[in-house]
Amino acid sequence: MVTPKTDRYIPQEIEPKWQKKWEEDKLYRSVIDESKPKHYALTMLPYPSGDLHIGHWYAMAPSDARARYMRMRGYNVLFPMGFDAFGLPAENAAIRHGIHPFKWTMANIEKMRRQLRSMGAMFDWEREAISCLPGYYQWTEWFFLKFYDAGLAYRKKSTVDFCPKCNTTLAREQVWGEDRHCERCGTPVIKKELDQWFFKITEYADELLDFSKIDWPERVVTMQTNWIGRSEGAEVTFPIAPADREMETGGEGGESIVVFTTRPDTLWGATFMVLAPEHPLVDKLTTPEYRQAVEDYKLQAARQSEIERLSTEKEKSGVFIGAYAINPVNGARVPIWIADYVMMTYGTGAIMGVPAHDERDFEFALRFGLPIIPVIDRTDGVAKSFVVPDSMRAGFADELKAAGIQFEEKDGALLVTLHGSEQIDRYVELARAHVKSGYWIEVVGARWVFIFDDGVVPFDGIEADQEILARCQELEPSVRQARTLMEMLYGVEFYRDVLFHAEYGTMINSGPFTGTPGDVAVQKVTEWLEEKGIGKFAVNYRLRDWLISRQRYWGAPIPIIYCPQCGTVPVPYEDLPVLLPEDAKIPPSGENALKFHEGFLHTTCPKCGGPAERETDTMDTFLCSSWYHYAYLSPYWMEGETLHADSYPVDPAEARYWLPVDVYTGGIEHATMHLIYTRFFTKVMRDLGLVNFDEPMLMLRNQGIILGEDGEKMSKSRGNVIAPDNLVERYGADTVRGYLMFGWRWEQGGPWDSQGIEGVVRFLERVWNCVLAPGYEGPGKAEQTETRALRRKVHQAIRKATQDMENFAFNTYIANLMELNNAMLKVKETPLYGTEVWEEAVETLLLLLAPACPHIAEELWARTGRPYSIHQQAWPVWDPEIAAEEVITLVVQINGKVRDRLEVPADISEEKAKELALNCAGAQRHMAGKTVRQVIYVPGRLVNIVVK
RNA sequence: GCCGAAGUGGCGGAACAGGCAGACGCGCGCGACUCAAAAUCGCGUGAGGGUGACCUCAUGUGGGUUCGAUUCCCACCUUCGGCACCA
Repeated sequence: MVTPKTDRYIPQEIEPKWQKKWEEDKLYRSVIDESKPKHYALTMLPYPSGDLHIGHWYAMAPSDARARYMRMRGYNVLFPMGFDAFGLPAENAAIRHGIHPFKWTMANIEKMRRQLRSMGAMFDWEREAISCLPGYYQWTEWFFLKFYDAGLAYRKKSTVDFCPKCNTTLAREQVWGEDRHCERCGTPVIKKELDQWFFKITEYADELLDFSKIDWPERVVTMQTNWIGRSEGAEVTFPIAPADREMETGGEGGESIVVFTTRPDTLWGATFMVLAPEHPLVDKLTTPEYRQAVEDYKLQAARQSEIERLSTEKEKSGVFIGAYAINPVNGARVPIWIADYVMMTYGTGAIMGVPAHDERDFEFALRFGLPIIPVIDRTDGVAKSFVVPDSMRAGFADELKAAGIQFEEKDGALLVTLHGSEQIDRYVELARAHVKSGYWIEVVGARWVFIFDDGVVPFDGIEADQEILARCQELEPSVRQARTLMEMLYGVEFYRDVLFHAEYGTMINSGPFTGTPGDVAVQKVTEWLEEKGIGKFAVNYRLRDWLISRQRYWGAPIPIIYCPQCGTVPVPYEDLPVLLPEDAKIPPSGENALKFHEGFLHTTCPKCGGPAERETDTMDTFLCSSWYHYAYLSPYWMEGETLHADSYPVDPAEARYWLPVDVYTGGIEHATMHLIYTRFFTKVMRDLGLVNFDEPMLMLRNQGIILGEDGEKMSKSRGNVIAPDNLVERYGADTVRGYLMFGWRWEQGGPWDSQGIEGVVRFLERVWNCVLAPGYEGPGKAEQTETRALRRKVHQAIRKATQDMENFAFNTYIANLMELNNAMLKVKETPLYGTEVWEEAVETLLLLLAPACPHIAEELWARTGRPYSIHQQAWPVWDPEIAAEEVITLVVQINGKVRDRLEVPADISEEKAKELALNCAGAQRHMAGKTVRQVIYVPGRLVNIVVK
């Protein structure tokens, strides 16, 4: 059986040989086959940077192994590959080397194809799709028009993030980190006000929060959920105070400000309003005497987002605009401010300030002397009182002690902490009885009262705030600079932790709602607001519409024409594609070449035929990748044909058979970008009647990142880059694949270890020798127990390999094969060698190895005279009976500690197991002189004897 | 600050569903082969103690539940990732 040439394992010889043969035989061509279940395995497509990175291998090789496993399991598997070929690096290369982006990109693709082929993956290259080719991007444009027709694409002037280095705007998702830098180049972004195209992804916010139809990692689900950031609350309308309306320049009357709040239960505590500086009402409402200050502040705020974005701890700033609004729940006249802590982009761009129960509002109110009125009771019942020296009549402290009230004494003052309303009541009573004339004492926190010698005054609203403050200031000169009671109280260190809280609790000082418990307060108030027509239930999202305009040449053109007569006119479907001019010159400034290309820019209006200009912005490359898994099914579909609104972007037969994607693999870094966009795209496609499912990818698994040997991220500047080409040259693709699967938890990744790979080198060499080198040749016959033991091992290995493949547990999958091989190497030196069972073991080992290391498996398969190709064989099936252990190790524990181990038949009875355990030496030793309390038996595992 | 994940030998990592902690591999040590080395093969390898059979400790730290906890619960520490004035 063994071929005469038991030569060494030389991957450099066998790998190219098989790759060539597989390709000639179209072994991995995936065609529709209704007789088989389909499996669409997809791995994220690379950007053609010109060099395949070890990270690409780490993502793709295990994914390929899994796709191969599914194929052996009998699925008709599609595992395509392509290139995300638009994007900035091509333009940068054009500037640096004077080479056209198209040429640069295609040359890179050529090189990367070669590199990818060296992996020996089962990519179906006939389905390759490159997003920068007209046959591809005509559909990207077509999708834009469909979105536009559906009202999901719109153009709007807005303040957007702009990367000065890439010279283009970015979507919010593409701005990363605390310093808000460009996701691609790391340069901090700046704000710019521009006319930009957006996709209404927010219309799908709620549906995007539903993950019930997909099996995606919890991590991604959480990140997307947080990114979308749904919050429920109410929109409340605050009318502008009548007295101020006369000052409006427009004079239309009935102006009002709508705010969004998650805490309508705190409405009675709204003592001011804040608008975002860019809020459209600001100009209308600002009174003449405040106009200058407002303008100054707006300017400063606009600049600040550029300059001072790093200072996270900066103090609150803002200015009063001179106007007042009416709090609709209690008629209070509240001042309107503008401040940069309110964002125009969230909610309505306006808030009600509830300083007693919102940390930011508290800080703001304290700084600007705005009243802070508690309207939600504390949930912990804690109140505090600071007793100034000499303010109380003698005996007060003793009375407190007698009443069981805790306090500390400090420099003659009493620091009293009260718990619960009963204690507070008692305290107020005592304080009332002891306070001297000319002094007062207050209780704050779970109760808000000021106790004077002539009575107890509750701090329950804006009027009380000023009245009480006036009295205190009369009595005590040192508090005369305080503008509000809360500011005065804040001066007392001891009080600080009870002055503010943001919890849900019983409503207080809230008119008819006073006493409403915290768990129903929000709902009750919201209902009431709706009844009264003051407000309504509302939902807000953190998610913004997707900014898709890029001021770049190298992207799919936005198919829009601006006509002086007809305005914004979409390019007719029939005129697609809008081709990128090949002769465009990329300006060294990095500006968009399309803006300067006369031939592209000037066109005729499709409506009136008059002269018009094209939109010169191109689309975010995330549009290209939002539908690439559809493109693979029939690349460059209908290229050269006339497209229509009702064209179908994919060969319908292919779409019907393959979609949706069954397993998607790739990095987590796309959690809130590509992976949200592509879900959005699919939902829109569904609503347009293009597909009949809700989610593009049913299962998602993320791999981690391979770091340099120094544990740092690989980078050229650090010099810690591991180049797969070198590894393939040295070890062969199978070893690299095997090591990438074996070395780490796939979803976690970690530092590269150039010594670790030697383990896989040795493993494959041992497999080679195990299969090809001669074994035992002496006399003797295989023992039955040995035969059974080997079969058991083989079937257990099948079981483990299958389970691990299902679970993407590639490291243990390889470990399991190593174990099988180790066991076989021992058997090889016995008469069992060469028997039928031995052959079963060899065959199984190769079949199980085939997905991970396709070349060596094919070579050994062929060398042992088995029919081509191993990759068309069925995945082996384990027999549970053969895999079952005959003998188990029964662990004997005394009080949970292992004291002995017994080899017993697997089907031992409970009685027998307990009997053996109780009588074994290890147990006896530790039971001496003690009584057995309990004996616990876990079948097939252990006996635990509890003694005392 | 908020949300999420993870902490196991010198290292990467195993451990079904609460039941033998450390599979598999790297590294290291000893041995075989060799004139020698490499490669290969064999044995050993969590820490401490004992001549030994054995004993004690050990899965970030401290508690808890349990006959029994790497696994479940609570608190804390550390690391990584995401978000960050989101009303």
